Amino acid sequence: MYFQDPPDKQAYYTQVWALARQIPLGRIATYGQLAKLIPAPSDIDPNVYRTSSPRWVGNAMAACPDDVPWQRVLNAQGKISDRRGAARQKALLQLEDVEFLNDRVDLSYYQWAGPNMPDAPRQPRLF
DNA sequence: GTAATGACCAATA
DNA sequence: CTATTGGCCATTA
Repeated sequence: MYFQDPPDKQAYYTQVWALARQIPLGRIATYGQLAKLIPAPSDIDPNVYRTSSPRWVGNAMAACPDDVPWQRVLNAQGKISDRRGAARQKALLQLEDVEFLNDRVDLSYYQWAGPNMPDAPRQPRLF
């Protein structure tokens, strides 16, 4: 159930962390979102990149330095990926005023607009 | 040497 | 709503 590692794991992870550091407090990015913001390494098949890069991002977050706001990265469903430490992640987000409904956040409300982009004005939450 | 298992996602059934 | 499937590797025990 895994597909490949980046050719240069260190270089890839560094890019992931650089992006994650830009996620503002109280905003959420998804693994796939960050993956799409990083260009595919030249020696990787685009299809392979598309399917495996979200996991590379997950792996990068598992190994991130202390100054990376790892708690702001969730899965595409707006949920915390199940693992040891999920409860801690939820607690940290709640400290940032991120609200959960049935263990899910409303991505249409909380999702980060992207690097060097103004955050979209917040629409009314759907719940 | 084998075997288990990872912070994913989109499309289906 | 939940479950399954394809994608098909590196690391660790």
